[in-house]
Order: sequence, then C-alpha cells, then structure tokens
Amino acid sequence: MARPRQYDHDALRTRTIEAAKLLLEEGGPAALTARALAKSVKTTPGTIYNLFDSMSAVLQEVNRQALVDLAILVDGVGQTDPRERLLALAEVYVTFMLDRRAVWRALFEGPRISSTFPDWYLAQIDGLIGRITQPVAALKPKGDPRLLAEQLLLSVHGIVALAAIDRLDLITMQKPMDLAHAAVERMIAAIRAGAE
Amino acid sequence: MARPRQYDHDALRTRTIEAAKLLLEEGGPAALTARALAKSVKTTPGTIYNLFDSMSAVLQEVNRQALVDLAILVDGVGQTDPRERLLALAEVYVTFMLDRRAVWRALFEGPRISSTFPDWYLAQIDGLIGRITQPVAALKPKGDPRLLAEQLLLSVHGIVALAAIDRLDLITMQKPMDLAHAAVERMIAAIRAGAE
DNA sequence: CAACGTTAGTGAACATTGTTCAATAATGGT
DNA sequence: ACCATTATTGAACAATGTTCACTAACGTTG
Repeated sequence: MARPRQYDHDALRTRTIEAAKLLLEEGGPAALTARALAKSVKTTPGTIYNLFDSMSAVLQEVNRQALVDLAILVDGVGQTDPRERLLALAEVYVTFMLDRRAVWRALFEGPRISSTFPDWYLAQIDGLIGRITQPVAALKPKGDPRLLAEQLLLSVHGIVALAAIDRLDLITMQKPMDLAHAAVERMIAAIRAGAE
Repeated sequence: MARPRQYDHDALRTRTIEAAKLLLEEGGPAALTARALAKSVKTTPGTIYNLFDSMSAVLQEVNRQALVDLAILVDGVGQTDPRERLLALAEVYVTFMLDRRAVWRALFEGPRISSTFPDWYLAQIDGLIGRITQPVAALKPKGDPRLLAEQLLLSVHGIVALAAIDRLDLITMQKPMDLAHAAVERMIAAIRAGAE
C-alpha cells in the first residue's frame, strides 16, 4: 500500500493562503474567487477544493494567521500603568485591524462569510479579553472587571468594524484612533467616578 | 404619441419592496435573488430590472422604508429627563434593529452590499444624531455635545451590529439591551464626573 | 527492479447568480 | 382605427462555488 505523497502539499497550502491574502488586499472580498486563487498558485479549482473544504475555509485560514499576528503584537505591549496599558492595547488593536482591513472586511462583509466559528477562534478572542481584563481589574472597579473588559473591547471593535468597511463617515468625521482613545478614557473616568 | 402607462407601475414597485422584505426575513440575505423576487410578485427578472437599477437598489429601497419607520419611533419617545430620554432612545434603537435584523444584516453582510449611500440615507442618520445631541447637551458636558452624541450612537450601534449577525457571543454573554444601557450610563457618568 | 494500489491533480460539467437585450404585447393619444 | 411608445418577457451571457470521473504520478511491496 502506498502512502500519501506530501512533498509540497503543505507548501502549496501555505502558498495558497498567502495568495488569498494578496487577492483580498488587491481586490477586496469579491476578488477571492476559486478560479483566481487557483491561477495565483498555478493550479486548478479542483486542487483548491482538495486543500480546503470551501472558499469560506480559505478565508478563515487567512484570518487565523491574522489573529495569531495580533496576539503577538498584544503581548508586545510593555506599559504597566493601567491607563497607559489600556490605551496602548487599543492603539494596537485599531492599527492592526485597519492595516489588514481587507482580510477583516471579507470575514464580515463579502460573499465568503461563514456562519460558525471554530474553537481556536473563540479561544483567541477569549485570550484577548483576558489581556484587557488585567489592567481593568487594576483600576479596582465596583463591578466584574471581565464584563467591563468585554464592554471595552466591544466599543473599540464597533469603531474599527465600521472604519474597516469605510462607513465610519456615515456617523462621524472623528478619526478611529481618537474614538478608540475616547472610549478607553470614558471607561476609566466612569470607574474612577465609582460608577462601575 | 402614447404616454407611459403607469397604472400599477407604482403599485408593483411597492409590492416588490414588500416581497423583498419578506424574502429577507424568511431566508436571510442570500434569499433575496432576482428570480425569487420576480416569482414572489408573479413577474420575471427582466421586470425587476425595469423597476430597479440592480438588486442592491432593491435592498436599499427596503432599507429606506426601515429608516423611515425608525425615525417615527424615535420621534415618539416622550421622556424629557435627559438620562431617561437617552435610555429610551437606546432601547428604541436596539429593539428596532433586532426586530428587523434580516434587513439590516443584508445591508452589511450579504452579496447585495453597495459601496455608496444616497443622500437621503445620510440625512436620516444626521437627524438621528441630532435627536441624541439634544439630551446630551442638556447634561452640560465640557466638550462638544454633537461629538459625544456621535460616540454614543457608535457604541450602541456597534453592539446591535454584532448582535444582528448573531456574533455578539464571540465577545460576551451579556444581552444587547444591557450592554446598550451600560454604554448610556457610562457616558452620563463620565460627563457628570467632568471628564467630557 | 517491476508492478500495483493509493492518492494528488485535473478540467469539464452543473446549478445558481446578476444582468442585458432583442423581440413581443399592450396601451392610450391622435 | 391606427400606431408610436413603452412595459414585459424570457432567452442568453458571464461568472460564481462546487463536484466528480478520470489521469498521472508516486512509494510500497513482492
């Protein structure tokens, strides 16, 4: 019995994910088609479906890489003062998302959206919330720091989600980074006022 | 020379918009196809394209109706105390969006997304921000009440946007209404603490 | 070393999509 | 009664994701 040949199988998979990222950045969510992707890595649609379950799966794989990168950046934040740390975390988040807006956008907007998220995705987000909970807890709020951290992430995410699809201007002319700062400062002010 | 016949032209247009709304509510963004819509109103795809420029235009028309309905509900809010008024406005917004999540969702998520928004859309949103600015101004904040109103709308919108596509649980188990309340209360607390 | 079972890769085919357009049918003014 | 005008049709086109019988190539086994 013969074994599977796996010479450049993994390599092709990796190249495909990289190519998908490029297609997204160049042409937006609609540019990530099975045929375009196949052509990018000099193969055929059939092979793409041999490597991935569906085009949505390709997108999700691109996104996985992005989340890993984000985790690394978040861990690189050095500030120890709670306020400065929260501001720095927000800055990292905003910068990261806007840099990769094409990828991020495709996940929510395009024709390749998927309804369910795998466990590793949930775990990544959970980890992110954990990093926010820490400095929030250091501010000694009245309420559960975890819940407040969730609310803070939600605020900042809402801002960048709109900015990523170029629709922030429907509501305001303020810049995403300024808005994120304001959200963080407001949370801190409310905690210090004894409201939370 | 013969005139255009416009007997049931407008009626058909109206029925079509209504049918589109139904399709969205029953089968999500993907269910709003040209052929399905044509069948719903007992006509053909060609006629749909005679009434509307594109399928995106159909979706935008459905959304226009929704925004008009929202404006009516917002104007019906009777509370005069600033805090209670802001809370009531947030409640109306959350309830409305979640009730019509299918329509709202299609605008951002599905394959029928459109890149630009017409003027009437911007005007509606501008009006909405105006209604929020009023009670915010009554709280005598240090900063520009309009900018704060924009930030508040952004907070609440971020929450319902995620909830509408059933992805709020990626971040938190808290309920949309509770989160909206928290956002309003935090804004008020920050203003009262003299932070904004 | 040769043969064969297993597997990766292919590309044609299918169903659906939005969208267009020549042809047809119907209408209301002259 | 006629006919210019216009709405409606439905076939056609291009592009999409996805499937699958087929081919080619490989590594194990005798």
